[in-house]
Amino acid sequence: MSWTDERIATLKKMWEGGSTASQIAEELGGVSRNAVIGKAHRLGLKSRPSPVKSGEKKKAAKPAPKPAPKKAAPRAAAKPAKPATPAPAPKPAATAARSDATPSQPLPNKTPDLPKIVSVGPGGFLRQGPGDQQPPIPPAPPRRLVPAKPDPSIADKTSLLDLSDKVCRWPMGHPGEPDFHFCGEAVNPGFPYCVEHCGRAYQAQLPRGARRPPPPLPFGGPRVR
DNA sequence: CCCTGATTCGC
DNA sequence: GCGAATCAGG
Repeated sequence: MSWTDERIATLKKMWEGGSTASQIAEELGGVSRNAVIGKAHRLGLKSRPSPVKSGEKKKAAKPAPKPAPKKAAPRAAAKPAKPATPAPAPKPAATAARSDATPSQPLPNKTPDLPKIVSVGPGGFLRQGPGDQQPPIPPAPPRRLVPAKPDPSIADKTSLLDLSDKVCRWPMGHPGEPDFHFCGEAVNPGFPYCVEHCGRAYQAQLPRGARRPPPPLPFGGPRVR
């Protein structure tokens, strides 16, 4: 499989939408989770809640838990340790002059008073409480003035590129399928979905023991149609 | 164990 | 550029 434009677009959308690499890989098909992650990094999109992000240690040393190479070529030949740690000089001075737009930490908490009522919704996005409607949408919604729908069969559907903060983002079908599109209805104000799909997405969290039906998940969940 | 993303490096 | 292998944290 090759990374076509559409596959990359899907990858981006889902990645930014909070889908896990596994889900993305599953939807794309023909690629592994690692492939998705690798591609995502090569595309420049990285970061996101990653379990592993501790201090700087990465792979300074590879012990010998793998003396028997399964494949012909062993992975790492030898990685010289890098003990040299040039301690950077501390910079307490507040440099107000900043002409560049640093993409890191663009979201200061604007509501320090309210206890955060957030939970993880389908696809992994953060679900907010009704009172807290700060749209966690750092990237500007894609604006495309010139319609460029290659496939007439989805001409009236909401495609991956038609998503905005005004239309329901609930996926219909699966990416890659010819008729894959998004709901596209007007959103329930403050939510990424229309009223109907909010009903699907936002379900009260029942106590641990009393939860049965797996909630419908866009992207990777059981097929909803 | 399962999952996650990050990273490396042979190809 | 790609992705398996590997690492590392939850």
